Amino acid sequence: MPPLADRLDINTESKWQKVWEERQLYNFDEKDKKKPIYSIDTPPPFTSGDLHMGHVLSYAYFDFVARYKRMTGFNVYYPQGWDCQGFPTETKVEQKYGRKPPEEFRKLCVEWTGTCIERMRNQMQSLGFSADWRYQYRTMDPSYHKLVQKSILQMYDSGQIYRGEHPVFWCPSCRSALAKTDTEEAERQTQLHDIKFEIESEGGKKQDLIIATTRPELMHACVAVLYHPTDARYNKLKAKHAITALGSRVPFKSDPDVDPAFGSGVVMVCTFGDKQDVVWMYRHKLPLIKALDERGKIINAPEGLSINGLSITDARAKLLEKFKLEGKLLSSKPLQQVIKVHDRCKKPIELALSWQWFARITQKRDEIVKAARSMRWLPPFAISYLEDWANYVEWDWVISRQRVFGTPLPFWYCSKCDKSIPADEKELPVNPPTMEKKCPKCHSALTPETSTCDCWVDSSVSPLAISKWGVDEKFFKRTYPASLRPQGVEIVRTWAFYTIYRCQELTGKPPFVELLLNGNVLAPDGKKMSKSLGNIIAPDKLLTDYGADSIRIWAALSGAMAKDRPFSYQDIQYAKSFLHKLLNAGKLVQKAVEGYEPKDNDATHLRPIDRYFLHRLHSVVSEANSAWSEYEFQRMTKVTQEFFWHEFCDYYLEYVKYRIYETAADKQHSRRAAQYALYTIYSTVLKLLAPITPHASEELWQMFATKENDSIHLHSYPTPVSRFSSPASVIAGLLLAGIMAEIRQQKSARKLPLNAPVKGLKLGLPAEQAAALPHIEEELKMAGGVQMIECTDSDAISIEVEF
RNA sequence: GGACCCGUGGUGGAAUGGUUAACACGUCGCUCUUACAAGGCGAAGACUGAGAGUUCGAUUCUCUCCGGGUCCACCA
Repeated sequence: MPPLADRLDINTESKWQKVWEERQLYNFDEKDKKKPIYSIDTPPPFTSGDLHMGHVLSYAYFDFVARYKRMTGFNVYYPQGWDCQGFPTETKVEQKYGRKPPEEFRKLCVEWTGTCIERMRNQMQSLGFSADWRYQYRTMDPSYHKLVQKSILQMYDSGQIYRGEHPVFWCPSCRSALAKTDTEEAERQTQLHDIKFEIESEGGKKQDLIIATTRPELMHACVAVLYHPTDARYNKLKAKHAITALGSRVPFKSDPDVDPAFGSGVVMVCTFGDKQDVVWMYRHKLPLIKALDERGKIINAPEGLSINGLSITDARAKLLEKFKLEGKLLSSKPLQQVIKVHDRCKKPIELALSWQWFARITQKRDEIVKAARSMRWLPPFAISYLEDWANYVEWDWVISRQRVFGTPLPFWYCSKCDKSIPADEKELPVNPPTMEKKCPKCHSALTPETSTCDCWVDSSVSPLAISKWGVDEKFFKRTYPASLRPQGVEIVRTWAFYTIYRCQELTGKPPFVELLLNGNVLAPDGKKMSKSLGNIIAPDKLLTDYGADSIRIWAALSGAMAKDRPFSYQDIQYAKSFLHKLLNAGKLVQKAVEGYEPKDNDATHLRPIDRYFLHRLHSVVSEANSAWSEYEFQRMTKVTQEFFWHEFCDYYLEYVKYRIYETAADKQHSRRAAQYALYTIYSTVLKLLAPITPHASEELWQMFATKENDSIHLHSYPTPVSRFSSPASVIAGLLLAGIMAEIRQQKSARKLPLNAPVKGLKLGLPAEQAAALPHIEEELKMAGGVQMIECTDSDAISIEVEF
């Protein structure tokens, strides 16, 4: 029997990680046709180079599931991918190497991402995650591009993807279209200016009209002035037109969306100052004036103003100066305003009309919700994030981005025929800007699409990527839909939403059976972890201080699903102490079972107290299994820990010690029975915990290993065994615990040492307990140090201790 | 403005339509007994945010309010 590790730390853990990898312990068995397949559509993390605690929590969750499922007879398919292409990488690579031609730049991004993946993969392995790395995918690989492009072509053919000119969120700083989910809000101080317009009543009579605006620089794009229909100040005027401060004549109309309490109750509609302007433009069929170019510079202003080409702020200053001179600027007041900014560069976003590629999600909202409802959501309320989003989403999904490091959109454009030309499926993957193509109709040279896909276009086909959709039909049938989709609750409306939409659309089937949602990990102070607050907890530091299994126990105990939870050093400290206890108890058990192999015959000599603890084990195993079926890691871990520490260690080990050291020939039956129980209980606890604490369980399992290269992870998960349960042994077990507790309490009250002998024990017992007393007398004497026992009949249990 | 989640001892957090509301950390005593002082034993500490209702009985169900959080919409 190999000696146990002195401590269960990161060294023991990495030892086992290497062994597991060498033995390819977690491989999915493609050839196995008997075991049911359990496939996990794991989240591909963005390749930032570092895992954060949110990853750790989420990935621990499904690693628990993967390990549990393997032990319960499933052929677990657990691939891991990487979401590579994204704006932050471009930013970092540009910072490091400067601007480069697209193809060279792309290569640098791939290289950079490769090193990031290396680091993150090492972190995952240090945490004991049991992915099958043979199936790793990277969204930047040609094979992945091929998949994404194939999916786009198919959706283009079915009319789900189209090119169109629509108002989109536009980042002038990054010069790219954005989806709503790429935006966030920022508060800022701005000025609200009252500017003098005029209204023109019937017959050409003019009077002053005051308009409040924060964006005077867009005034040349003003196409209407609106007021609320019930606003008495304006609805009686019967005016048809307004004259802007720049002198243009625009319609003067009523609209229910105008807030009569804001400013002067009238609003100028500029195409486009904000989203409301877009709504109004379509509603009132207003003309469109493009006021800004793609860099956010003013265009289309009257020459006389000479603001064309100026930045927004410069143009604003210039115009205000002009209005002031003309007496049209009546006042300027500070205004606290919330504006949309790009979540990557934090610069303000504009709305712009632009040619982009779209996916028709607005048509499909009901189908998406229906597909989502066909899955099991854990916890159930999490589906409401998706339903809310589906019911309110107003615009189609902009899937094109004006970036370099992304999946190229497989299209060309013929300006003569005015048509988009898709790539031929046979030539995928394609990068249009590097290819010359002629129009199949008119044979003129085609313009390549230079935009790339939004990163969610890549990640929303992860279930298809892992199931080899379009590549290996048999494999696809076996692994799609994924049994489990684990993910963070904050990306339900992006990753889950787009994945359900796209996969349903492409395959006609919903992509998952169950979804398991996790919340965010907050800093110990309950706030969001952020660099600026300096409250970030790094997994690497926790690994060296506490080890992977402690982190995993922390994750398992980390509260309810889909709820944010502060990180707790108390919890992880408890986890570490628990592992220490597990090891130390293991040392005693090892001594006890040295050279012992369990035989059924030994079970016939079990003492009632042994039976009681085997019965308790049975209950714990039952509850653990039921908790697993609901993914209640906390309940599963808790019930096992409580039993192990506060029943098995605190009581049972004390009860049986004397039997372990027994040498008398006539007591060997009793000794072997104790060995049998110790062996059974301890090894079962290790197995119960194996999915949570794979390293500790493996290390300690070695005392039971009977063959070379045995691993606890190749064994079956414990199932309840009730044959040792009997009412009499339960009464005996509870009675003994009650008496022992009373003795300890009395010793403590009298400040006696715990090993002080008990001269006499006077018990008053009801019939049931009195009948059980002979079963536990031996334990009372040997483990409790009781010298004399007296028992009288009584209705209730009474215990008197004499020292 | 709308939706959802939540409010339990000093702290973090379980659980339940019904006997003294887990557990951990922390605190206070005692204790190095040959698996473990990163341990053992004992103790103190919660009228489960406020109010009302349903009920024989609510911390658990309903409503209102207060407080915290998340998401969505809008902000001329």
